Amino acid sequence: MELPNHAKQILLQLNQQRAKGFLCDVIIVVENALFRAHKNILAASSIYFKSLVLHDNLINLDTEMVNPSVFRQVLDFIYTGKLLSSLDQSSEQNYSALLTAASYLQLHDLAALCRKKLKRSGGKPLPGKLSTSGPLSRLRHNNERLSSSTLTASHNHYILAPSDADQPDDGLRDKLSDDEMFIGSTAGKNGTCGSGSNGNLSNGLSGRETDLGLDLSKKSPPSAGTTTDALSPHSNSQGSPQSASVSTTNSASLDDSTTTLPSLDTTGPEPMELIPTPKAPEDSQAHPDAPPPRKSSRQVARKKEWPKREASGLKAEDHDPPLVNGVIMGPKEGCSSSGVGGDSRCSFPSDQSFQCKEEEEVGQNGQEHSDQSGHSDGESGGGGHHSANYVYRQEGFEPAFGDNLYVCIPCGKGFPSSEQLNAHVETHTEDELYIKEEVGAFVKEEEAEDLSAPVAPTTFGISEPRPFKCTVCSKSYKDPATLRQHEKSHWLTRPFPCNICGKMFTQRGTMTRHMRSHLGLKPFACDECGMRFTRQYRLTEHMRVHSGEKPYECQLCGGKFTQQRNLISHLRMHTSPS
DNA sequence: CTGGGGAGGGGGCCC
DNA sequence: GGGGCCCCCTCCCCA
Repeated sequence: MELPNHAKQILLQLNQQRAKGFLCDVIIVVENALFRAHKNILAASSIYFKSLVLHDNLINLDTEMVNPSVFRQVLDFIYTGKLLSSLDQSSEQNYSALLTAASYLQLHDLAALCRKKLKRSGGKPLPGKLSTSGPLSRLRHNNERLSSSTLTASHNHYILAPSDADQPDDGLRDKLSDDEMFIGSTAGKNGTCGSGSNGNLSNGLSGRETDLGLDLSKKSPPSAGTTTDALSPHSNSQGSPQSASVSTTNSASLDDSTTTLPSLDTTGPEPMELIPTPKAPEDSQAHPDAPPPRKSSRQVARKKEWPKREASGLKAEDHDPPLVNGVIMGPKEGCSSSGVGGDSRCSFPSDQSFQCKEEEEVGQNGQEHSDQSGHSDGESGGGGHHSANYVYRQEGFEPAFGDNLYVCIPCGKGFPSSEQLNAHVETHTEDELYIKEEVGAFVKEEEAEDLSAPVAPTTFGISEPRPFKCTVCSKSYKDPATLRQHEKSHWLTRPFPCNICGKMFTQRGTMTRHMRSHLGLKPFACDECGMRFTRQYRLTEHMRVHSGEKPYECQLCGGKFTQQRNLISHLRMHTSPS
């Protein structure tokens, strides 16, 4: 007995799931586009992918070997066994590019198919580099290049490019479907395949900023419950080709729910709902003792709480983000909140929100898009710029061509990109950037609050020498590095921009953490319920939910709390007159 | 409807 | 650079 169409049906299902991001557990970054896919499928298709997905959930492919348009076809092929070429894609050039990519990715069937096509059309099977150097040597070369960093400038993929000038060339964009959204690139107009290795995206950035080699990955703590932790994710395991720059979440499976871009504005028409997709059903089976779900729209609106969603019996696909063929939508040139035209649209409000038009076919229940607050946390009070000393993107900007959206507060000068702004900011001397105490209006609230904090904190009553004193606020620190770190908080500008939303940070670590929230990377998984967190501390807090531990006790009423913040808010209730 | 509690998320900042 | 903690905002649930 054999069902003749079984394999076909399964593949069809998988492809549909990919299109919706359902159960996707790996992100492939190609230049400026993110693709989501299933590790199993990739591994089954190519030894190369097999080696990559073994330990990694975020894979950066060499942009010299494959561009988003080509990879889209490759992925289609993997999932369908068909080469879906449109008119402009069926050219000889396209097959050459496909062949290059197929060779690089070790998709032998696809490579053979391309060769056949090229032969038929009289084209040379493998023009250029691959025929001479071969993919493997190329891979080795890449490996060397990439050994020092995962998302280095030369393969930086999370770059915001609000203006047209920053976008990849039209040729490439034309090849991309309307639904594929660039995260953007500051590589100027060098977004085409083959230009990615020059590290030329600095575009005026200072050296420090150009090297925003973000390893957004995070190793899951042992509690995340996998066995691969001990392995170095890139220990050249199995001698695998490692040309792809891989940012890994390692053992913490980057399940489908994590590979999302951030929040949405609700104002746009059919904003693309980049909610995390629900966890795989297996998870819920694996955690039968998971706490009862809180059924709520918040699950959708806040793009989290997968266990709840799955437990609620929600058909994940019904609410899955409208990923288009697994491509995670990022901002794209010309994005506007108006969402006109057939393109997926997105905008970059002053905070890290995205807003994208939802693809029609996935629109079904696309309803409740994330509430604005969901991702404007910490800024909601200020219309997007709650901190006066942010170098901010102008409120209500439309990413129209030519606008200088990034404004340097000290001098008021506008710049079309965060990078250019940063380059400019570097020209200010540090002295200029300090906020003098008398400029009270610019002291951000955190600092103001800190005034109540002890100036020279002691540890358990024992004074530690703190010889390094801040000249601005008189806080003192044990070492100069910490002092310098602190002093940055007084600067008018913040040296670390988010390449996706342009938000600025005083500390690289904070920015990196912020970037993880863009990408939905949640490496810390709860053993009990499978819920995932961006931070270890959150997981620790969360675990108290399961343990029932309530270490924070109100001295006034004896009430106990799992989280200190809740005790604090509780105490307010005691103290506030209302 | 409202207030309180629980909990998720983000940013700041110190170590 | 990462970890940990603090603070804030927000949402949801429930009494």
